[in-house]
Amino acid sequence: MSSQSLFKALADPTRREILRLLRSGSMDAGEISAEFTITKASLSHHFNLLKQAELVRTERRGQHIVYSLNTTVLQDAASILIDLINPADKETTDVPQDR
Amino acid sequence: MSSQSLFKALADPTRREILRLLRSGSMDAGEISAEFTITKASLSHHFNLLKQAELVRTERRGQHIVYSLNTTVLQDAASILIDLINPADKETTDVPQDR
DNA sequence: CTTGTATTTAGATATTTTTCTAAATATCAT
DNA sequence: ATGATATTTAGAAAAATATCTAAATACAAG
Repeated sequence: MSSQSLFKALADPTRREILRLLRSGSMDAGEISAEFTITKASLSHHFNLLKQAELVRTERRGQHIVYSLNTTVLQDAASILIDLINPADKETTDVPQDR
Repeated sequence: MSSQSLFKALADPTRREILRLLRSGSMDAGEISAEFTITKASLSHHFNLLKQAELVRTERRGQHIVYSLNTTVLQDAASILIDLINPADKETTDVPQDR
């Protein structure tokens, strides 16, 4: 939601690795934790920040909680960065035309 | 350079605002500081992190130090995010063709 | 070479973040 | 209901970050 929670969430290497793991499909908390050496409690904290930023969605499946990527928000983050590249004083929002 | 210093640099709202200011052109440290309420010393710390991440370039001009955007690195950051969206198991690196 | 202006560096403090262990909650299987 | 598994929450300690004031450096102009 806020770009602050979004960029905060992206700032930690563990969280970026979690996102990378989720590229190839949903994983539950246990499967994700198998890829790290930190405790499940610490990972749960990272999950919370990723959820706050809406970078991941969760779904309970029995005793497991399944995490999946929210690619829309990743796209939003990329757009914010691209917007930083363009000069602030552009006159129109038109699509540029070849001449 | 490292994606760690890059995302760390982008995580702070003051630093993102500095980048936003630089969209419309180079500014020296004093001009930038006029846009904030924090001290110049604190801003200098932020400049250091932006430089480490190579998000900005500097050039001394007399007693002034001029900061400008390095859009290449912003583009790199956007690319890293876009890459997180694509499935990890894609078979080729070919440009997709319309059929 | 001294004075003034711009900026950075050093060192200290306050806040935030990451991580841990222990305990709590939720679900499943018996 | 009881016991086992999966995950989260609470609370504390350690590490990292942002900010400040004061001092240092770099340059420009007399």
